[in-house]
Amino acid sequence: MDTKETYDASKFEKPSVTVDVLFFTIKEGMLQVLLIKRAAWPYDSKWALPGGFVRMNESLDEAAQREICEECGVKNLYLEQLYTFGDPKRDPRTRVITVAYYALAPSTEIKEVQEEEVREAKYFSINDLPKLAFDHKVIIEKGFERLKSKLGYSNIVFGLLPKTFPLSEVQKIYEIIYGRSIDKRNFRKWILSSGLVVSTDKKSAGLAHRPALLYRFVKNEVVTFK
Amino acid sequence: MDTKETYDASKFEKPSVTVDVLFFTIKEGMLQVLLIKRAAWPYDSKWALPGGFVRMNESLDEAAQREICEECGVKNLYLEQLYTFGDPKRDPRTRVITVAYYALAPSTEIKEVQEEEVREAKYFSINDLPKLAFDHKVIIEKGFERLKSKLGYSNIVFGLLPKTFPLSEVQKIYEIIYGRSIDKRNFRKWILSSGLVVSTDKKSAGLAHRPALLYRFVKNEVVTFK
DNA sequence: TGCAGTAAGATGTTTTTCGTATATATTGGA
DNA sequence: TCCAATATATACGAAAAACATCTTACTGCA
Repeated sequence: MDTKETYDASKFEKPSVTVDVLFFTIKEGMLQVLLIKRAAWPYDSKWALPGGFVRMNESLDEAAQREICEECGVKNLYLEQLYTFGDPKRDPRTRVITVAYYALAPSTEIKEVQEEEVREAKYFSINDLPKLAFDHKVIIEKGFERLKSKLGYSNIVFGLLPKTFPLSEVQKIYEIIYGRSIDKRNFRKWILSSGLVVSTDKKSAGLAHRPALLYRFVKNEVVTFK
Repeated sequence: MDTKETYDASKFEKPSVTVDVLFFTIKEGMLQVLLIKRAAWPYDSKWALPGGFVRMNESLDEAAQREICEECGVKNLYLEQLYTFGDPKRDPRTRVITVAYYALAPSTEIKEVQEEEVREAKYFSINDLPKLAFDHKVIIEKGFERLKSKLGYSNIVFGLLPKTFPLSEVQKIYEIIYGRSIDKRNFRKWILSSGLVVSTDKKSAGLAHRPALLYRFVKNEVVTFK
C-alpha cells in the first residue's frame, strides 16, 4: 500500500508536471484563443496551448503566470485554474500530468504576436480551431464551458474589458460568448443591479452617434453573485 | 525558455504527484468526512485526508478511486476532481503536488472502519474537525463549498442517497449541508420540477407514521439544471 | 452654417415566471 | 383516537423577460 508514511518517493519514477494556459481574448468581434505551432515530435506542426514544465520552486499559479506572460506579454491578466489532466497516454513521450489554467485579458493589453519569435503563435476564433495537439481540444472545451457559465453568476467579464468601457461593450462580450443576442434594456438592468459596475464621469467620443457613459468595475477581482 | 520542444524532462528534477480524496457521507444526521491519523513526520499524529502517490500507469481518476476504495470499501461512489494544490512548501519533505478529489457515498454502502488496520481512520463531522496535516483544511473547505453550491444546480445529491428513498431523506441532506431548514412543500415542488427524480411504486414501512412513497433518480450521473 | 437623417444611448411599463409563505387534509402505527 | 410525518393547493411578491419610445451627437448635404 502506498501511503505517505511508508513510501519513499525518491525510489519511484515520477511523472512530469506541466501547466497549459488557455488564453482568451476578444478580437475582431470573436472570442479567440492563443495557440502555438509545434515544431517537433509529437504532434509536429499541430497547434497547442502555450505551456511548459513546472519548476521546483514555483507554485502552479506562478508557473501559469510565467508561461502566459512569455507569450502574450500581459502582466495583469485574470488567471484561474481549470482542471488537471492526467491520462497516462495523453503525451506519447512520457507520463505528463498537466494542470490547465485559463486566462483572460482585453485585446488592448496584448502585445502583438512577434514574427521574429522562434515559435509561431497565433490567435484563433473558438469557432474555427485548427487540429490540436495532445488533449488540448478537450481543455479548450472545458475552459469555454467554465467561462460561459461563470459569466452568468460573477463579474468575471472584467478580465476581458479595459479599465473603463460603455455598457454596450459588456453586452457585446456576453453576446459573443453566449452566441446569441441579448435585450439591451434587460441586460443593462441586470448588470447594474449587481452593483459591481458603476459609472464614471467620462463619455465615449469620436463616434458617429450619441456618446455613451463609460463605466468601470468596483473591484477588479472575481465576485460571485446570485 | 522551457518549452515542450526543447526541454528534456529527464534532465530536471520532477515533483511528486499525489491524489487526496475528500470523502463525504451523511452519518448520524451530520455531514462527515473520512480522515486518517498520521503516524510519522511530518504532522505526526495529525489527521489527514486519505491519499497517496499516483502510479505511472494509472489516470488521476483511477488513482483517486483506488485510494478511496482502500479506505472506505465503496466501489460505486461519486468521484469528482476538485482542485490541484501545488504550493512548493505545502509538504516539508519534498515538492508534492496533489490533485484533490471529493467523493460521495451513502453511509449504508460504507464498510465499517476496521480496527485491525494499521492506520487509524475515522469519520469527523465537517463542523468538528481536528487539527489537520498539510493544507488539508483548505482542501476540505474548498470541497465543502463545491458540494454546497453544486447541490443547488445539479442532482449531485444522488451520491449521498441509496437507490430509493423518500423525499424527506433528500430534504434532510440539503438541510444538513446548507445548515438551515427548508420548507417541506416548496422543497418537494422544486426537486420534482427538476424532472430528475421519479416515484417508484414502493413505500417506506415500519415507521410510526404514514409511509412515504419511495423515489429514485432517473439517472445516476451528474446532470445540471437551471 | 444649419438642418435632416442616422446610429446608438438611455429609460419605463407590462407580462410572465419563479420562489416564498402559508393551511389543511391524509395515512398507518402506537 | 392521538400522533407524526406524508401529501397537496393557493396566494403573494420579487425577479426576469418582453416590448416601445425618446434622446443625443455626429454626418452629410444644401
